[in-house]
Amino acid sequence: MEIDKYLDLQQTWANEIIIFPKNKGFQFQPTMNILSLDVQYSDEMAYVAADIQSFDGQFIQTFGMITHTNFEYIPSLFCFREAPPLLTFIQYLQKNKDFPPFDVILVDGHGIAHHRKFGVASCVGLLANMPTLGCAKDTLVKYNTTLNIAKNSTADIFLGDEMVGYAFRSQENIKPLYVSAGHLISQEESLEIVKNLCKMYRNPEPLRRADAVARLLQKGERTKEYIFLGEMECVKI
DNA sequence: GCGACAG
DNA sequence: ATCTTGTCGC
Repeated sequence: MEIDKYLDLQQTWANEIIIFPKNKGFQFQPTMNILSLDVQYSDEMAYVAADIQSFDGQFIQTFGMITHTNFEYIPSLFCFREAPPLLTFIQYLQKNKDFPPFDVILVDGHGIAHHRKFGVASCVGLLANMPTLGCAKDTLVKYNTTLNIAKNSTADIFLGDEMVGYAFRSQENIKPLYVSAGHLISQEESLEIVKNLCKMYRNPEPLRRADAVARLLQKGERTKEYIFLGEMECVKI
């Protein structure tokens, strides 16, 4: 695989990412909807789940779809593996007016908290032209700022002089989440969104639902927890 | 040169 | 992410 070609492409696309200052760009309103995405893999098959809820906490629906991936997992080039299945699903939902509309997308992975400031959430935002944010369970960029044990503590993560995201302790004394803006949103708004979506568990509620549905899909269990949309041809990047 | 490295 | 045994807790 021509790694250099993808490193270049990532660098080019990273320059097109727009991160807004505080109180600019996407701002959620209670009635707006958030789309949250997760994927499970079996070999080249990708089992994708998409959850839609409003910001005032109203659950709308979780959907499931099957497609494939053809890019191996390489740390820091993860977006080329995961973004195509996600974009396939996003484009399908956008094209079909029968599906609920959504205003912002939450991705399981990083936004710009990435060595070339181009994680999967930024990739999805740029190619779908939508506001996105990333929420990951491990960090890619090292940080040495202190993170308190208390619930809702945060620590800024820097790449050189630039603040690229947060370590965020969603529950007392548990491993933090890593939150960063993806595209067309501010860091502060991204953190606020994740904060609002975390309830009793480490992960945000809609990502927990998406994760559960992706696992059901993978096992071939067609339950009432989600609406199955069938198998789709994966878009190419 | 070597290790570390989202999902 | 996936593979994988036993173990602990609700």
